[in-house]
Amino acid sequence: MPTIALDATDRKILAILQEDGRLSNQEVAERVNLSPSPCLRRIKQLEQAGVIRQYVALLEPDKIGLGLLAYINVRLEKHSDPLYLSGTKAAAAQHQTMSPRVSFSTAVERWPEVVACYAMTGEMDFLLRVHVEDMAHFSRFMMETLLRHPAVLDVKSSFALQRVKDTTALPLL
Amino acid sequence: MPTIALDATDRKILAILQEDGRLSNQEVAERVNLSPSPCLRRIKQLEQAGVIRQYVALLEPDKIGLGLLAYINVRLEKHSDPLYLSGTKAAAAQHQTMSPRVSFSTAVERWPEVVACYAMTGEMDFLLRVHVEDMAHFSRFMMETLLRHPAVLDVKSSFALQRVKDTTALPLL
DNA sequence: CGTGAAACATTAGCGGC
DNA sequence: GCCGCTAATGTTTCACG
Repeated sequence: MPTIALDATDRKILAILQEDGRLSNQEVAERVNLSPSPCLRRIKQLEQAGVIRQYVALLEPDKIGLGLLAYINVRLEKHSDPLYLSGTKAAAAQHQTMSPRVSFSTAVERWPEVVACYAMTGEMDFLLRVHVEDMAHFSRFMMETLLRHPAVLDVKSSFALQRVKDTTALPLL
Repeated sequence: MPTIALDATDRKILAILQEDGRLSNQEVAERVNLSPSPCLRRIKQLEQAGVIRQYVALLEPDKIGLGLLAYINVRLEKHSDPLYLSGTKAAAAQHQTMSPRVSFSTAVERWPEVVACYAMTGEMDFLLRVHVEDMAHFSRFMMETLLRHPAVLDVKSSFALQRVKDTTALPLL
């Protein structure tokens, strides 16, 4: 039962917090025509139910020197050690005490350039989203990090030319 | 000159706010060994410089009924009306008064299922990230929305099987 | 950069619909 | 059940040292 029942007010609250996660509870309460206490109760409940996963500040990549965004399709070896694919961190860590081998998933979590990684249907096994400074940095990431991982069979990269839309706000049904 | 100079304290503040965007200024100040006022001044400056773009609440897709995540590669007609591609909203809106034609970019902004869209290098022109309830919803989105857009030539979809990593936190150089 | 004080916000308990 | 009030506590935000 992962889905949580939301009424119209909950959806309004979520829509507001998806746009501005730092609004005071008072401000939110006003906008949804509620007094502060029931509004806060709802917000806390949404947090505890896991509907609201996290509050974050979003940074502008260009302003901090991350001028290049790449999407990388990765294909792994078909018969690689299962640990490479989805081993638990514990298993991978244990494994790693003997060699620098860590599961692909665990490796991905350690690479800060990789901000997203999904196992996908289709020809490629994984899709990575990677923020780097420039092509030199990308090249280093490829040669010294991604392609060095023993489970990686091959990769296909594309680079973002223009951001048309990029929002963290999910549609509320 | 898009890049902004950051010292070690700024980076520390950004790292903290990327993880918890609702921390009180006092709490942040403590963690970076500063008193509240200079800390707040730094945060305000980072906001005004555009380094911090926005504060948001992140929702858990599964919990609100969005059980399916798709990435769609879109190829547009080579010789479509330039308006389809990257027309300004004004131009597109004007155009639209005469017909339901809007630039692809503008259309994308109006489709709430599409949370990200980048123009890309490579064979496909655009990469879309789309959150939907299930395959039935996805099918409706395809048939009734995306494929109806006159500039769309063809599409290739992949579906997320497993989230390995997905963070909004950018690496701080 | 730090201090202090006024304005503002959060949060728990209680009573009412 | 869910709402709104009140009151104590904590936080933000300035002017100023």
